[in-house]
Amino acid sequence: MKTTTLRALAEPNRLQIVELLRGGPLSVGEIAERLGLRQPQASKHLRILSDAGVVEVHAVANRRIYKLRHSAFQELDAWLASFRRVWEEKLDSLDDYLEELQSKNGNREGKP
Amino acid sequence: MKTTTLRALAEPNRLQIVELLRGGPLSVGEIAERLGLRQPQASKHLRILSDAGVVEVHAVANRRIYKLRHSAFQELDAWLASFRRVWEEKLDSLDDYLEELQSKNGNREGKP
DNA sequence: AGAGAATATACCCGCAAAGGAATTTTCGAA
DNA sequence: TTCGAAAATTCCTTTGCGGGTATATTCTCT
Repeated sequence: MKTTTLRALAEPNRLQIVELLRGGPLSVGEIAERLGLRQPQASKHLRILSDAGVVEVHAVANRRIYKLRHSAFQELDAWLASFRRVWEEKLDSLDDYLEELQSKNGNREGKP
Repeated sequence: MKTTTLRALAEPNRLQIVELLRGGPLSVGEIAERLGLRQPQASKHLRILSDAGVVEVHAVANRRIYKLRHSAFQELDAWLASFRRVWEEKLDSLDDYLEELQSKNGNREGKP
């Protein structure tokens, strides 16, 4: 998992942009207006999202239309999926950890 | 979606901690050692992960055992799931956006 | 009670990242 | 080719965050 994607999503305004784009592609101006951002900040955030591969741009005349990139979310999803194993196989059992600890220490622990 | 969870995961060391804990619960010392972190940094990162609800602690004698929290990942998963609709319903079509634009402008655009 | 572990906190420093304002670039239309 | 929109980039300032080191806290065992 790349932390760039997560970093990009971890900023409130950027997360809002992503949520907004769920409804479909939008231009920079529309995004800025709907979120109460100033145009430069909107552009900057979009740049970061773009660099992280979360969104992609299409130039249409004067406008730049931004939309979500499927693959970014697929990757996130794949990563999350790899955690299901943890719960399914109960890899997070505290008791197991303690037993493991026991066997490691063995007799040791009270200086021989 | 809360940005606190994402922020917590967006830092390389913390993400590594999470990856590490996939294998099961670990104490602070073990985490620090395996990742080449100094104990205070490990503790700080764990604090942040804990505050974000990504991990949980259990005190065992002198040690603090950290493990992943199922629900944090469930929430992430649920949020991601809400994006599937975007692709399934092709809400990201650029053409649709342009048509929408057309109808909005209608006749207007070249000052009447 | 005292010593020594494992861990958490506090304090300081440097830097990266976010906001604001101004400026530049790009494109379409007249 | 000039004008005016839409958007990107630049520069500046501030602040939050991560690393480093030292110190406090907590627990165990003797």
